[in-house]
Amino acid sequence: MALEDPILAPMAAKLANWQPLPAEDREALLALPFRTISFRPQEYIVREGDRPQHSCLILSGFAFRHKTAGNGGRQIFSIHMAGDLADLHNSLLGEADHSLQALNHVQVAFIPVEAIQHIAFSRPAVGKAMWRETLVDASIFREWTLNVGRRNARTRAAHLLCEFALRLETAGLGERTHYQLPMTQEQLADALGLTSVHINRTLMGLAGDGLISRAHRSVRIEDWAGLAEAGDFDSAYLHLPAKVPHGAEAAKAGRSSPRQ
Amino acid sequence: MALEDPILAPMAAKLANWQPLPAEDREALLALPFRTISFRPQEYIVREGDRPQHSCLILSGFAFRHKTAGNGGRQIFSIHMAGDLADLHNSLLGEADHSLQALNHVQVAFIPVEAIQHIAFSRPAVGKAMWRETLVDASIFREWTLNVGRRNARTRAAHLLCEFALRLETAGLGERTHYQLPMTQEQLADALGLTSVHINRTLMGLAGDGLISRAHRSVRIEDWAGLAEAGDFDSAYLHLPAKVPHGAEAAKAGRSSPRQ
DNA sequence: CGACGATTTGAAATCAGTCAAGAGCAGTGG
DNA sequence: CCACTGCTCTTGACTGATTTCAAATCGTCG
Repeated sequence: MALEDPILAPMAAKLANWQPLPAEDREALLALPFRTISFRPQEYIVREGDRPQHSCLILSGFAFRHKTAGNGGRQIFSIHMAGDLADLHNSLLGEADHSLQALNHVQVAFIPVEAIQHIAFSRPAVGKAMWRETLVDASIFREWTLNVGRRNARTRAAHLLCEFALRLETAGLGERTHYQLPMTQEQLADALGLTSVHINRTLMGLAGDGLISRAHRSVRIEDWAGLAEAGDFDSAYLHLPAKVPHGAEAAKAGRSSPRQ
Repeated sequence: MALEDPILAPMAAKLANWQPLPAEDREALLALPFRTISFRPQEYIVREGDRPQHSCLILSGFAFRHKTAGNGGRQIFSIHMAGDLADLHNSLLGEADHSLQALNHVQVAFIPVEAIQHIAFSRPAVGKAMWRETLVDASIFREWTLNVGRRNARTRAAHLLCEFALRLETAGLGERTHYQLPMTQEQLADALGLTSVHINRTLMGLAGDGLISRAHRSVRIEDWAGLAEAGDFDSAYLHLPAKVPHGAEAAKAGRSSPRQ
Protein backbone atom coordinates (compact mmCIF):
# COMPACT_ATOMS: atom_id res chain seq x y z
CA MET A 1 0.00 0.00 0.00
CA ALA A 2 1.80 3.09 1.24
CA LEU A 3 4.45 3.88 -1.31
CA GLU A 4 6.40 6.91 -0.20
CA ASP A 5 5.21 6.82 3.33
CA PRO A 6 7.83 7.62 5.96
CA ILE A 7 6.29 4.98 8.20
CA LEU A 8 9.10 2.58 7.52
CA ALA A 9 11.74 5.23 8.12
CA PRO A 10 12.78 3.95 11.56
CA MET A 11 13.66 0.63 9.97
CA ALA A 12 15.78 2.31 7.33
CA ALA A 13 17.50 4.31 10.02
CA LYS A 14 18.27 1.26 12.10
CA LEU A 15 19.51 -0.75 9.11
CA ALA A 16 21.78 2.12 8.13
CA ASN A 17 23.49 1.59 11.49
CA TRP A 18 24.77 -1.73 10.25
CA GLN A 19 25.57 -0.83 6.69
CA PRO A 20 25.59 2.51 4.83
CA LEU A 21 22.61 2.58 2.50
CA PRO A 22 22.66 4.35 -0.89
CA ALA A 23 19.71 6.68 -1.33
CA GLU A 24 18.17 4.33 -3.88
CA ASP A 25 18.29 1.44 -1.48
CA ARG A 26 16.73 3.56 1.20
CA GLU A 27 13.93 4.51 -1.19
CA ALA A 28 13.39 0.87 -2.04
CA LEU A 29 13.19 0.01 1.64
CA LEU A 30 10.64 2.72 2.29
CA ALA A 31 8.64 1.45 -0.65
CA LEU A 32 8.31 -2.06 0.72
CA PRO A 33 4.72 -3.24 0.91
CA PHE A 34 3.34 -3.60 4.41
CA ARG A 35 0.26 -3.79 6.52
CA THR A 36 -0.05 -2.08 9.89
CA ILE A 37 -1.57 -3.87 12.85
CA SER A 38 -2.00 -2.88 16.48
CA PHE A 39 -1.56 -5.21 19.39
CA ARG A 40 -2.69 -4.77 22.93
CA PRO A 41 -0.43 -5.49 25.88
CA GLN A 42 0.33 -9.19 26.23
CA GLU A 43 -1.07 -10.07 22.84
CA TYR A 44 0.90 -12.57 20.80
CA ILE A 45 2.33 -11.25 17.56
CA VAL A 46 3.88 -14.56 16.55
CA ARG A 47 3.51 -17.84 18.33
CA GLU A 48 6.04 -20.65 18.54
CA GLY A 49 5.07 -23.17 15.86
CA ASP A 50 3.57 -20.59 13.49
CA ARG A 51 4.81 -20.39 9.93
CA PRO A 52 4.92 -16.61 9.54
CA GLN A 53 4.48 -15.23 6.04
CA HIS A 54 5.49 -11.77 7.14
CA SER A 55 8.41 -10.20 8.91
CA CYS A 56 7.42 -7.67 11.46
CA LEU A 57 8.80 -4.26 12.09
CA ILE A 58 7.98 -2.57 15.36
CA LEU A 59 6.62 0.93 14.73
CA SER A 60 5.89 1.87 18.31
CA GLY A 61 5.78 0.25 21.69
CA PHE A 62 7.81 -2.72 22.90
CA ALA A 63 7.72 -6.43 22.27
CA PHE A 64 9.69 -9.41 23.54
CA ARG A 65 10.75 -12.79 22.26
CA HIS A 66 10.37 -15.77 24.51
CA LYS A 67 9.92 -19.47 24.80
CA THR A 68 8.49 -21.74 27.46
CA ALA A 69 10.19 -24.81 28.87
CA GLY A 70 8.40 -28.05 29.64
CA ASN A 71 8.28 -27.21 33.35
CA GLY A 72 6.38 -24.00 32.66
CA GLY A 73 9.37 -21.71 33.09
CA ARG A 74 9.50 -18.92 30.56
CA GLN A 75 12.67 -17.41 29.20
CA ILE A 76 12.67 -14.02 27.51
CA PHE A 77 15.42 -13.66 24.91
CA SER A 78 15.25 -10.03 23.94
CA ILE A 79 13.25 -6.85 24.11
CA HIS A 80 12.42 -4.98 20.94
CA MET A 81 11.59 -1.38 20.25
CA ALA A 82 10.58 0.88 17.39
CA GLY A 83 12.73 0.32 14.34
CA ASP A 84 13.53 -3.31 15.16
CA LEU A 85 12.80 -6.03 12.67
CA ALA A 86 11.74 -8.23 15.49
CA ASP A 87 10.98 -11.39 13.65
CA LEU A 88 13.42 -11.91 10.83
CA HIS A 89 14.63 -15.02 12.62
CA ASN A 90 11.30 -16.75 12.67
CA SER A 91 10.10 -15.58 9.30
CA LEU A 92 13.25 -16.47 7.41
CA LEU A 93 13.53 -19.88 9.01
CA GLY A 94 10.00 -20.82 8.09
CA GLU A 95 8.74 -22.23 11.35
CA ALA A 96 8.79 -20.05 14.44
CA ASP A 97 10.86 -21.61 17.21
CA HIS A 98 9.89 -18.93 19.69
CA SER A 99 7.12 -16.43 20.30
CA LEU A 100 6.94 -12.69 19.93
CA GLN A 101 4.61 -10.92 22.31
CA ALA A 102 3.58 -7.34 22.89
CA LEU A 103 4.85 -5.78 26.08
CA ASN A 104 2.62 -2.73 25.97
CA HIS A 105 0.49 -1.27 23.21
CA VAL A 106 2.41 -2.03 20.03
CA GLN A 107 2.08 -1.04 16.40
CA VAL A 108 3.64 -3.39 13.93
CA ALA A 109 4.21 -3.22 10.18
CA PHE A 110 3.95 -6.65 8.58
CA ILE A 111 6.13 -6.98 5.50
CA PRO A 112 5.79 -10.07 3.29
CA VAL A 113 8.79 -12.36 3.65
CA GLU A 114 9.19 -12.63 -0.12
CA ALA A 115 9.49 -8.87 -0.33
CA ILE A 116 12.18 -8.97 2.33
CA GLN A 117 14.07 -11.75 0.59
CA HIS A 118 13.75 -10.05 -2.75
CA ILE A 119 15.12 -6.73 -1.64
CA ALA A 120 17.86 -8.45 0.38
CA PHE A 121 19.25 -10.23 -2.64
CA SER A 122 18.62 -7.59 -5.26
CA ARG A 123 20.23 -4.86 -3.18
CA PRO A 124 23.35 -6.15 -1.46
CA ALA A 125 23.66 -3.19 0.89
CA VAL A 126 20.16 -3.86 2.17
CA GLY A 127 20.86 -7.57 2.35
CA LYS A 128 24.02 -7.03 4.34
CA ALA A 129 22.27 -4.64 6.67
CA MET A 130 19.47 -7.12 7.31
CA TRP A 131 21.84 -10.00 7.76
CA ARG A 132 23.77 -7.93 10.25
CA GLU A 133 20.58 -7.03 12.07
CA THR A 134 20.04 -10.75 12.65
CA LEU A 135 23.67 -11.23 13.62
CA VAL A 136 23.49 -8.48 16.20
CA ASP A 137 20.35 -10.08 17.59
CA ALA A 138 22.36 -13.28 17.88
CA SER A 139 25.14 -11.44 19.66
CA ILE A 140 22.61 -10.16 22.15
CA PHE A 141 21.34 -13.71 22.67
CA ARG A 142 24.86 -14.80 23.44
CA GLU A 143 25.35 -12.02 25.93
CA TRP A 144 22.09 -12.95 27.62
CA THR A 145 23.20 -16.55 27.82
CA LEU A 146 26.37 -15.39 29.53
CA ASN A 147 24.28 -13.18 31.77
CA VAL A 148 21.98 -15.94 32.86
CA GLY A 149 24.63 -18.64 32.97
CA ARG A 150 27.52 -16.92 34.69
CA ARG A 151 26.41 -13.83 36.53
CA ASN A 152 24.64 -13.40 39.82
CA ALA A 153 21.28 -11.71 40.24
CA ARG A 154 22.63 -8.25 40.92
CA THR A 155 24.99 -8.28 37.97
CA ARG A 156 22.31 -9.61 35.64
CA ALA A 157 19.84 -6.95 36.58
CA ALA A 158 22.35 -4.13 36.27
CA HIS A 159 23.43 -5.48 32.90
CA LEU A 160 19.91 -5.49 31.55
CA LEU A 161 19.30 -1.95 32.73
CA CYS A 162 22.46 -0.76 30.97
CA GLU A 163 21.63 -2.55 27.75
CA PHE A 164 18.14 -1.21 27.62
CA ALA A 165 19.35 2.32 28.33
CA LEU A 166 21.89 2.24 25.58
CA ARG A 167 19.60 0.71 23.00
CA LEU A 168 16.89 3.22 23.74
CA GLU A 169 19.34 6.03 23.38
CA THR A 170 20.78 4.67 20.15
CA ALA A 171 17.31 4.29 18.68
CA GLY A 172 16.55 7.87 19.65
CA LEU A 173 13.73 6.75 21.91
CA GLY A 174 14.90 8.11 25.21
CA GLU A 175 17.81 9.03 27.36
CA ARG A 176 20.36 6.72 28.72
CA THR A 177 19.93 8.02 32.22
CA HIS A 178 16.20 8.07 32.53
CA TYR A 179 13.57 5.94 30.87
CA GLN A 180 10.39 3.94 31.17
CA LEU A 181 10.96 0.22 31.54
CA PRO A 182 7.64 -1.19 30.37
CA MET A 183 8.07 -4.56 32.06
CA THR A 184 6.61 -6.06 35.19
CA GLN A 185 9.05 -7.54 37.65
CA GLU A 186 7.79 -10.95 36.64
CA GLN A 187 8.79 -10.28 33.04
CA LEU A 188 12.11 -8.94 34.21
CA ALA A 189 12.54 -12.17 36.13
CA ASP A 190 11.83 -14.21 33.01
CA ALA A 191 14.43 -12.24 31.10
CA LEU A 192 17.05 -12.82 33.76
CA GLY A 193 16.34 -16.41 34.71
CA LEU A 194 15.24 -15.45 38.22
CA THR A 195 12.01 -15.22 40.18
CA SER A 196 10.06 -12.03 40.53
CA VAL A 197 10.58 -12.09 44.25
CA HIS A 198 14.30 -12.12 43.86
CA ILE A 199 14.28 -9.45 41.15
CA ASN A 200 12.39 -7.27 43.53
CA ARG A 201 15.01 -7.61 46.24
CA THR A 202 17.77 -7.16 43.71
CA LEU A 203 16.34 -3.94 42.30
CA MET A 204 15.92 -2.62 45.80
CA GLY A 205 19.53 -3.46 46.40
CA LEU A 206 20.67 -1.50 43.35
CA ALA A 207 18.51 1.40 44.42
CA GLY A 208 19.73 1.15 47.99
CA ASP A 209 23.30 1.48 46.75
CA GLY A 210 22.43 4.63 44.88
CA LEU A 211 23.02 3.20 41.43
CA ILE A 212 19.44 3.67 40.27
CA SER A 213 16.20 5.07 41.53
CA ARG A 214 12.78 3.87 40.57
CA ALA A 215 9.23 5.12 40.57
CA HIS A 216 6.59 2.83 39.21
CA ARG A 217 8.08 1.60 35.93
CA SER A 218 10.43 4.45 35.34
CA VAL A 219 14.10 3.99 35.97
CA ARG A 220 16.68 6.64 36.59
CA ILE A 221 20.29 5.66 36.40
CA GLU A 222 21.97 7.70 39.07
CA ASP A 223 25.46 6.43 38.49
CA TRP A 224 26.11 5.11 35.00
CA ALA A 225 29.69 4.10 35.60
CA GLY A 226 28.74 2.37 38.82
CA LEU A 227 25.87 0.51 37.23
CA ALA A 228 27.97 -0.55 34.25
CA GLU A 229 30.58 -1.81 36.63
CA ALA A 230 28.03 -3.63 38.77
CA GLY A 231 26.54 -5.09 35.60
CA ASP A 232 29.86 -6.18 34.09
CA PHE A 233 28.63 -4.23 31.11
CA ASP A 234 30.74 -3.77 27.99
CA SER A 235 28.70 -2.60 25.04
CA ALA A 236 30.90 -4.25 22.40
CA TYR A 237 28.36 -7.01 21.89
CA LEU A 238 25.78 -4.49 20.70
CA HIS A 239 28.09 -3.63 17.79
CA LEU A 240 26.93 -0.04 17.91
CA PRO A 241 28.17 2.01 15.00
CA ALA A 242 29.30 5.28 16.56
CA LYS A 243 31.88 5.45 19.26
CA VAL A 244 29.64 6.28 22.16
CA PRO A 245 31.84 5.96 25.22
CA HIS A 246 30.21 3.62 27.72
CA GLY A 247 30.48 0.49 29.76
CA ALA A 248 32.92 -0.68 32.36
CA GLU A 249 35.77 -2.23 30.44
CA ALA A 250 36.54 -4.71 33.16
CA ALA A 251 39.68 -6.75 32.81
CA LYS A 252 38.92 -10.22 31.53
CA ALA A 253 40.86 -12.95 33.25
CA GLY A 254 40.69 -16.11 35.27
CA ARG A 255 39.40 -19.60 34.84
CA SER A 256 35.95 -21.03 34.70
CA SER A 257 33.75 -20.78 37.73
CA PRO A 258 30.39 -19.18 38.01
CA ARG A 259 28.46 -16.35 39.45
CA GLN A 260 31.16 -14.57 41.28
CA MET B 1 44.43 -22.28 -3.84
CA ALA B 2 42.59 -25.59 -4.24
CA LEU B 3 40.10 -25.13 -7.02
CA GLU B 4 38.15 -28.31 -7.53
CA ASP B 5 39.10 -29.86 -4.29
CA PRO B 6 36.36 -31.74 -2.47
CA ILE B 7 37.74 -30.44 0.83
CA LEU B 8 34.90 -27.94 1.14
CA ALA B 9 32.28 -30.57 0.38
CA PRO B 10 31.06 -30.91 4.00
CA MET B 11 30.23 -27.21 3.98
CA ALA B 12 28.26 -27.55 0.76
CA ALA B 13 26.43 -30.52 2.23
CA LYS B 14 25.54 -28.67 5.38
CA LEU B 15 24.40 -25.55 3.54
CA ALA B 16 22.21 -27.68 1.30
CA ASN B 17 20.33 -28.64 4.46
CA TRP B 18 19.09 -25.10 4.74
CA GLN B 19 18.44 -24.35 1.10
CA PRO B 20 18.55 -26.53 -2.03
CA LEU B 21 21.64 -25.60 -4.02
CA PRO B 22 21.75 -25.72 -7.83
CA ALA B 23 24.76 -27.66 -9.11
CA GLU B 24 26.39 -24.44 -10.29
CA ASP B 25 26.13 -22.89 -6.88
CA ARG B 26 27.59 -25.99 -5.32
CA GLU B 27 30.49 -25.82 -7.75
CA ALA B 28 31.05 -22.19 -6.93
CA LEU B 29 31.07 -23.02 -3.21
CA LEU B 30 33.62 -25.77 -3.69
CA ALA B 31 35.75 -23.37 -5.69
CA LEU B 32 35.97 -20.81 -2.92
CA PRO B 33 39.52 -19.87 -2.04
CA PHE B 34 40.73 -21.09 1.32
CA ARG B 35 43.72 -21.88 3.45
CA THR B 36 43.88 -24.88 5.74
CA ILE B 37 45.26 -24.58 9.26
CA SER B 38 45.50 -27.05 12.10
CA PHE B 39 44.91 -26.23 15.71
CA ARG B 40 45.89 -28.18 18.76
CA PRO B 41 43.48 -28.82 21.63
CA GLN B 42 42.65 -25.62 23.53
CA GLU B 43 44.21 -23.36 20.90
CA TYR B 44 42.29 -20.21 20.08
CA ILE B 45 41.03 -19.96 16.51
CA VAL B 46 39.49 -16.53 16.98
CA ARG B 47 39.74 -14.34 20.04
CA GLU B 48 37.17 -11.90 21.34
CA GLY B 49 38.24 -8.48 20.08
CA ASP B 50 39.88 -9.76 16.89
CA ARG B 51 38.82 -8.39 13.55
CA PRO B 52 38.77 -11.61 11.54
CA GLN B 53 39.39 -11.31 7.81
CA HIS B 54 38.37 -14.91 7.23
CA SER B 55 35.39 -17.06 8.00
CA CYS B 56 36.29 -20.46 9.22
CA LEU B 57 34.93 -23.80 8.24
CA ILE B 58 35.60 -26.76 10.49
CA LEU B 59 37.03 -29.63 8.46
CA SER B 60 37.62 -32.06 11.29
CA GLY B 61 37.55 -32.08 15.06
CA PHE B 62 35.43 -29.91 17.33
CA ALA B 63 35.49 -26.30 18.39
CA PHE B 64 33.43 -24.16 20.73
CA ARG B 65 32.39 -20.55 21.02
CA HIS B 66 32.62 -18.86 24.37
CA LYS B 67 33.01 -15.66 26.26
CA THR B 68 34.29 -14.82 29.71
CA ALA B 69 32.48 -12.65 32.24
CA GLY B 70 34.20 -10.11 34.43
CA ASN B 71 34.16 -12.48 37.39
CA GLY B 72 36.13 -15.09 35.47
CA GLY B 73 33.14 -17.29 34.70
CA ARG B 74 33.17 -18.68 31.21
CA GLN B 75 30.07 -19.42 29.18
CA ILE B 76 30.20 -21.72 26.19
CA PHE B 77 27.58 -20.88 23.55
CA SER B 78 27.84 -23.73 21.10
CA ILE B 79 29.88 -26.67 19.97
CA HIS B 80 30.87 -26.97 16.33
CA MET B 81 31.78 -29.92 14.19
CA ALA B 82 32.96 -30.71 10.68
CA GLY B 83 30.93 -28.86 8.07
CA ASP B 84 30.05 -25.95 10.36
CA LEU B 85 30.87 -22.42 9.35
CA ALA B 86 31.78 -21.68 12.90
CA ASP B 87 32.57 -18.04 12.66
CA LEU B 88 30.27 -16.31 10.24
CA HIS B 89 28.93 -14.29 13.15
CA ASN B 90 32.25 -12.78 14.10
CA SER B 91 33.63 -12.38 10.62
CA LEU B 92 30.54 -10.73 9.16
CA LEU B 93 30.16 -8.36 12.07
CA GLY B 94 33.72 -7.13 11.83
CA GLU B 95 34.79 -7.31 15.43
CA ALA B 96 34.64 -10.63 17.25
CA ASP B 97 32.41 -10.40 20.32
CA HIS B 98 33.30 -13.91 21.44
CA SER B 99 36.06 -16.45 21.02
CA LEU B 100 36.30 -19.67 19.05
CA GLN B 101 38.53 -22.31 20.54
CA ALA B 102 39.60 -25.80 19.54
CA LEU B 103 38.19 -28.59 21.66
CA ASN B 104 40.47 -31.30 20.35
CA HIS B 105 42.75 -31.41 17.33
CA VAL B 106 40.96 -29.33 14.71
CA GLN B 107 41.47 -28.64 11.04
CA VAL B 108 39.99 -25.44 9.75
CA ALA B 109 39.60 -23.94 6.30
CA PHE B 110 39.89 -20.16 6.36
CA ILE B 111 37.85 -18.50 3.65
CA PRO B 112 38.27 -14.76 3.02
CA VAL B 113 35.23 -12.82 4.19
CA GLU B 114 35.01 -10.92 0.91
CA ALA B 115 34.75 -14.21 -0.95
CA ILE B 116 31.94 -15.26 1.39
CA GLN B 117 30.12 -11.97 0.93
CA HIS B 118 30.60 -12.03 -2.80
CA ILE B 119 29.20 -15.52 -3.30
CA ALA B 120 26.37 -14.82 -0.86
CA PHE B 121 25.10 -11.89 -2.89
CA SER B 122 25.89 -13.13 -6.36
CA ARG B 123 24.19 -16.48 -5.76
CA PRO B 124 21.00 -16.03 -3.78
CA ALA B 125 20.61 -19.72 -2.98
CA VAL B 126 24.04 -19.71 -1.37
CA GLY B 127 23.29 -16.45 0.37
CA LYS B 128 20.05 -17.76 1.78
CA ALA B 129 21.72 -20.95 2.91
CA MET B 130 24.45 -19.03 4.71
CA TRP B 131 22.02 -16.61 6.24
CA ARG B 132 19.99 -19.54 7.49
CA GLU B 133 23.10 -21.17 8.88
CA THR B 134 23.59 -18.08 11.03
CA LEU B 135 19.90 -18.04 11.96
CA VAL B 136 20.00 -21.64 13.09
CA ASP B 137 23.05 -20.83 15.18
CA ALA B 138 21.00 -18.07 16.75
CA SER B 139 18.15 -20.47 17.41
CA ILE B 140 20.58 -22.74 19.22
CA PHE B 141 21.78 -19.79 21.28
CA ARG B 142 18.20 -19.11 22.30
CA GLU B 143 17.63 -22.70 23.29
CA TRP B 144 20.79 -22.63 25.37
CA THR B 145 19.63 -19.48 27.07
CA LEU B 146 16.39 -21.23 27.93
CA ASN B 147 18.39 -24.22 29.08
CA VAL B 148 20.62 -22.24 31.38
CA GLY B 149 17.93 -19.84 32.52
CA ARG B 150 15.00 -22.09 33.18
CA ARG B 151 16.04 -25.70 33.52
CA ASN B 152 17.64 -27.56 36.39
CA ALA B 153 21.00 -29.27 36.18
CA ARG B 154 19.67 -32.68 35.22
CA THR B 155 17.47 -31.34 32.47
CA ARG B 156 20.22 -29.14 31.10
CA ALA B 157 22.70 -31.96 30.88
CA ALA B 158 20.24 -34.35 29.25
CA HIS B 159 19.30 -31.64 26.77
CA LEU B 160 22.88 -31.08 25.72
CA LEU B 161 23.48 -34.79 25.26
CA CYS B 162 20.42 -35.05 23.01
CA GLU B 163 21.38 -32.05 20.94
CA PHE B 164 24.89 -33.24 20.40
CA ALA B 165 23.71 -36.71 19.45
CA LEU B 166 21.28 -35.41 16.89
CA ARG B 167 23.67 -32.93 15.35
CA LEU B 168 26.39 -35.53 15.05
CA GLU B 169 23.98 -37.89 13.38
CA THR B 170 22.68 -35.23 11.00
CA ALA B 171 26.21 -34.28 10.02
CA GLY B 172 26.97 -37.92 9.35
CA LEU B 173 29.66 -37.93 12.00
CA GLY B 174 28.37 -40.59 14.33
CA GLU B 175 25.37 -42.34 15.71
CA ARG B 176 22.72 -40.82 17.84
CA THR B 177 23.02 -43.54 20.43
CA HIS B 178 26.74 -43.77 20.87
CA TYR B 179 29.41 -41.14 20.44
CA GLN B 180 32.54 -39.50 21.74
CA LEU B 181 31.89 -36.32 23.67
CA PRO B 182 35.23 -34.55 23.39
CA MET B 183 34.67 -32.25 26.35
CA THR B 184 35.97 -32.28 29.89
CA GLN B 185 33.39 -31.99 32.61
CA GLU B 186 34.66 -28.50 33.26
CA GLN B 187 33.84 -27.53 29.69
CA LEU B 188 30.49 -29.22 30.01
CA ALA B 189 29.91 -27.15 33.11
CA ASP B 190 30.76 -23.96 31.24
CA ALA B 191 28.28 -24.87 28.54
CA LEU B 192 25.53 -25.49 31.07
CA GLY B 193 26.15 -22.68 33.52
CA LEU B 194 27.09 -25.08 36.31
CA THR B 195 30.24 -26.18 38.11
CA SER B 196 32.22 -29.23 37.13
CA VAL B 197 31.51 -30.80 40.48
CA HIS B 198 27.81 -30.56 39.95
CA ILE B 199 27.99 -31.78 36.37
CA ASN B 200 29.78 -34.79 37.63
CA ARG B 201 27.04 -35.65 40.08
CA THR B 202 24.41 -34.92 37.47
CA LEU B 203 25.94 -37.22 34.87
CA MET B 204 26.23 -39.94 37.45
CA GLY B 205 22.59 -39.42 38.20
CA LEU B 206 21.61 -39.84 34.55
CA ALA B 207 23.76 -42.95 34.34
CA GLY B 208 22.37 -44.27 37.60
CA ASP B 209 18.88 -43.98 36.18
CA GLY B 210 19.87 -46.01 33.15
CA LEU B 211 19.43 -43.19 30.65
CA ILE B 212 23.06 -43.16 29.59
CA SER B 213 26.26 -45.00 30.25
CA ARG B 214 29.72 -43.53 30.08
CA ALA B 215 33.31 -44.67 29.71
CA HIS B 216 35.99 -42.04 29.61
CA ARG B 217 34.60 -39.49 27.12
CA SER B 218 32.31 -41.80 25.24
CA VAL B 219 28.61 -41.60 25.84
CA ARG B 220 26.05 -44.25 25.11
CA ILE B 221 22.43 -43.24 25.19
CA GLU B 222 20.65 -46.23 26.61
CA ASP B 223 17.17 -44.79 26.49
CA TRP B 224 16.68 -42.08 23.90
CA ALA B 225 13.06 -41.39 24.71
CA GLY B 226 13.82 -41.26 28.40
CA LEU B 227 16.74 -38.90 27.92
CA ALA B 228 14.77 -36.63 25.60
CA GLU B 229 12.03 -36.51 28.18
CA ALA B 230 14.45 -35.83 31.01
CA GLY B 231 16.07 -33.15 28.86
CA ASP B 232 12.82 -31.46 27.84
CA PHE B 233 14.21 -31.93 24.37
CA ASP B 234 12.26 -30.96 21.27
CA SER B 235 14.45 -30.74 18.20
CA ALA B 236 12.36 -28.08 16.46
CA TYR B 237 14.89 -25.39 17.33
CA LEU B 238 17.55 -27.17 15.27
CA HIS B 239 15.40 -26.65 12.18
CA LEU B 240 16.58 -29.94 10.77
CA PRO B 241 15.49 -30.49 7.21
CA ALA B 242 14.32 -34.11 7.17
CA LYS B 243 11.58 -35.36 9.40
CA VAL B 244 13.68 -37.46 11.73
CA PRO B 245 11.34 -38.46 14.52
CA HIS B 246 12.83 -37.46 17.86
CA GLY B 247 12.44 -35.54 21.03
CA ALA B 248 9.87 -35.59 23.76
CA GLU B 249 7.10 -33.31 22.58
CA ALA B 250 6.16 -32.29 26.06
CA ALA B 251 3.03 -30.24 26.53
CA LYS B 252 3.84 -26.60 26.94
CA ALA B 253 1.79 -24.91 29.59
CA GLY B 254 1.80 -22.93 32.76
CA ARG B 255 3.03 -19.60 33.94
CA SER B 256 6.45 -18.29 34.63
CA SER B 257 8.52 -19.89 37.33
CA PRO B 258 11.84 -21.49 37.02
CA ARG B 259 13.79 -24.72 37.17
CA GLN B 260 11.01 -27.09 38.01
C1' DC C 1 -14.97 2.75 46.90
C1' DG C 2 -13.76 -1.84 45.53
C1' DA C 3 -11.01 -5.05 43.06
C1' DC C 4 -7.38 -6.95 40.80
C1' DG C 5 -2.79 -7.13 39.48
C1' DA C 6 1.87 -5.78 40.83
C1' DT C 7 5.08 -5.00 44.35
C1' DT C 8 7.04 -5.82 48.82
C1' DT C 9 8.29 -8.40 52.91
C1' DG C 10 9.32 -12.52 55.83
C1' DA C 11 10.66 -17.20 56.94
C1' DA C 12 11.80 -21.75 55.55
C1' DA C 13 13.49 -24.99 52.06
C1' DT C 14 16.67 -26.45 48.41
C1' DC C 15 19.54 -26.74 44.56
C1' DA C 16 23.87 -25.82 43.34
C1' DG C 17 28.39 -23.88 44.78
C1' DT C 18 32.64 -24.04 47.56
C1' DC C 19 36.41 -26.15 49.56
C1' DA C 20 39.20 -29.92 50.00
C1' DA C 21 41.02 -34.28 49.44
C1' DG C 22 41.52 -38.67 47.13
C1' DA C 23 41.35 -41.82 43.04
C1' DG C 24 41.93 -42.78 38.17
C1' DC C 25 44.39 -42.44 33.94
C1' DA C 26 47.57 -41.09 30.28
C1' DG C 27 51.83 -39.59 28.92
C1' DT C 28 56.87 -39.00 30.04
C1' DG C 29 61.20 -40.34 31.07
C1' DG C 30 64.45 -43.19 33.35
C1' DC D 1 58.41 -51.77 33.03
C1' DC D 2 57.62 -48.62 36.56
C1' DA D 3 57.68 -44.29 39.07
C1' DC D 4 56.47 -39.58 38.34
C1' DT D 5 53.55 -35.87 36.89
C1' DG D 6 49.62 -33.54 35.80
C1' DC D 7 45.06 -33.54 34.52
C1' DT D 8 40.41 -35.06 35.08
C1' DC D 9 37.07 -37.24 37.60
C1' DT D 10 34.91 -38.51 42.18
C1' DT D 11 33.37 -37.99 46.68
C1' DG D 12 32.18 -35.70 51.13
C1' DA D 13 30.81 -32.04 54.19
C1' DC D 14 29.41 -27.52 54.53
C1' DT D 15 27.74 -22.95 52.80
C1' DG D 16 24.96 -19.88 50.51
C1' DA D 17 22.27 -17.65 46.81
C1' DT D 18 17.96 -18.13 45.09
C1' DT D 19 13.46 -20.29 45.31
C1' DT D 20 9.14 -21.29 47.58
C1' DC D 21 5.25 -20.28 49.98
C1' DA D 22 2.44 -17.02 51.98
C1' DA D 23 0.67 -12.83 53.38
C1' DA D 24 0.50 -7.76 53.43
C1' DT D 25 0.68 -3.40 51.01
C1' DC D 26 0.33 -0.45 47.11
C1' DG D 27 -1.67 1.57 42.94
C1' DT D 28 -4.54 2.07 39.32
C1' DC D 29 -8.71 1.89 37.04
C1' DG D 30 -13.51 1.38 36.47
